[in-house]
Amino acid sequence: MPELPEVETIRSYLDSVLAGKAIMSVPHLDDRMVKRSLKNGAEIRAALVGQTFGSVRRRGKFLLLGLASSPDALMIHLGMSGRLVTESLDAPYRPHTHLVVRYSGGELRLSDPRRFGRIAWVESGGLWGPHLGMEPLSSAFSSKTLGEILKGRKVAIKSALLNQNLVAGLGNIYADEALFYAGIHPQRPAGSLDVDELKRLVRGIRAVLRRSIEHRGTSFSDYVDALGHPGENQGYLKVYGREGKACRRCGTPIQRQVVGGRSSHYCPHCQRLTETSSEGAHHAEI
DNA sequence: GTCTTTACCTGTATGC
DNA sequence: TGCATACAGGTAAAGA
Repeated sequence: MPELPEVETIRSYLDSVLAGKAIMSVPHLDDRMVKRSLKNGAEIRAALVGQTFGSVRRRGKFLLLGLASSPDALMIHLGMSGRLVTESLDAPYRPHTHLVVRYSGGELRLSDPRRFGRIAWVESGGLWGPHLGMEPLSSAFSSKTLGEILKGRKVAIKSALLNQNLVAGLGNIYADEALFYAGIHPQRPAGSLDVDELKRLVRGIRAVLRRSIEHRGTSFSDYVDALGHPGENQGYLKVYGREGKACRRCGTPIQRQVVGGRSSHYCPHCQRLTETSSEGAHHAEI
């Protein structure tokens, strides 16, 4: 499931490979993947051919493939099961391949069985995609700014962290991991976090994202990087996908609970729903 | 505006 | 073995 670390891993590689490459042709583009776009499929193909790739950027989980001589860009979102890889011209297509961009030296290919991903043509840098929240790895992201974002909100903190309009890039895996790091129960009302909790949460979000980027992302089923290799962060997860297994901190079995329609994994001992003012507080009854 | 629910979509796992 | 059903979840639209 591509979240910020996975998308960043792909971005980093594509930026090093694609920048400066001439776009020869677009052999395939499935119109069903073009959603909320300034150009339709045929127009995107026409606009790309003859251009040269510029830098590859990321905003939240959105990838932005820039062009050397145009402010416009090709935006790609990988959804749940999207794979964006570079391959040699003679490599066989994977099933569910929806986009092929042939450049000098290879092909950029997007495959996405579930088709939750998205391709769109966007104009000039800032005004693309939905209105996205703060970048959690930016210097502007702090306990103060996060507190302002969450102030007054009654929704569960887990749901707030998944809301891309508030913070951009967290998905189910890293929201759970960050809340565990911070010792915060996923169902705590978002606006109820105190200063210490906000500080721990900001540290947690940064820590789990950076660690995963170092490990080239988390691969459970679908995700691979732009070279087609799985990531290695799955072995470092503390709660996600560990229902029933012992908490790595205290040994209590990890629980799974649906919060805001999404499964949430947490340690009922380390992440209590009742108010606790600091880490390692004494036991509290629920 | 905030929050919840539902739709989209298909591979995989589970149950009968 | 085969079929039906449930489940996974990122985004966005609809509903409350």
